[in-house]
Amino acid sequence: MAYWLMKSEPDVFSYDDLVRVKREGWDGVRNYQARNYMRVMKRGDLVVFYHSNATPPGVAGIAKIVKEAEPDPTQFDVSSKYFDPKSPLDNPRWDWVTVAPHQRLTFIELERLRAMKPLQSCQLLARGNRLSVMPLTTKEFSAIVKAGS
DNA sequence: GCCAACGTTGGC
DNA sequence: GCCAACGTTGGC
Repeated sequence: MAYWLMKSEPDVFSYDDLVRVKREGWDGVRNYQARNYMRVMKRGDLVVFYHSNATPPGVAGIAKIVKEAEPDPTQFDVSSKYFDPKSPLDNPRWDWVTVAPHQRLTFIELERLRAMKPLQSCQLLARGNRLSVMPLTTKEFSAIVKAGS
């Protein structure tokens, strides 16, 4: 099993929202590196659900992958802000995965994540990091779950 | 293929 | 709201 971290702005879609809707296609990823990570995610992989652009930012819970990558329908929806006129219908550029809630955590603020030893080399904490989907090591994942349990 | 301009992300 | 960092775009 693999572990991941995915960012969402809670004003747009929070961990609570995921609990409410039970499962959700992770739409709107428009970055190739993030997309490529989603393409290798497997059903059952666990995902740290991170609240970005929030006050404070931090980890809200754990989600799981319930459906593997498939074309993100919003890329073809002219009324969507994620519409991509350059994505060919016969060769969609962007994918999504479907996630479901797995375990709620006590909110772990970014400040606390920064202080955690096992996370020192995590991409999330790297200067200037903007990637919204990234892999985590088993050690990093366990440390986060432990901190929020 | 280079690179300046531009847009976006995300912490503060 | 500011701004540093970074990805993308487009002219050449």
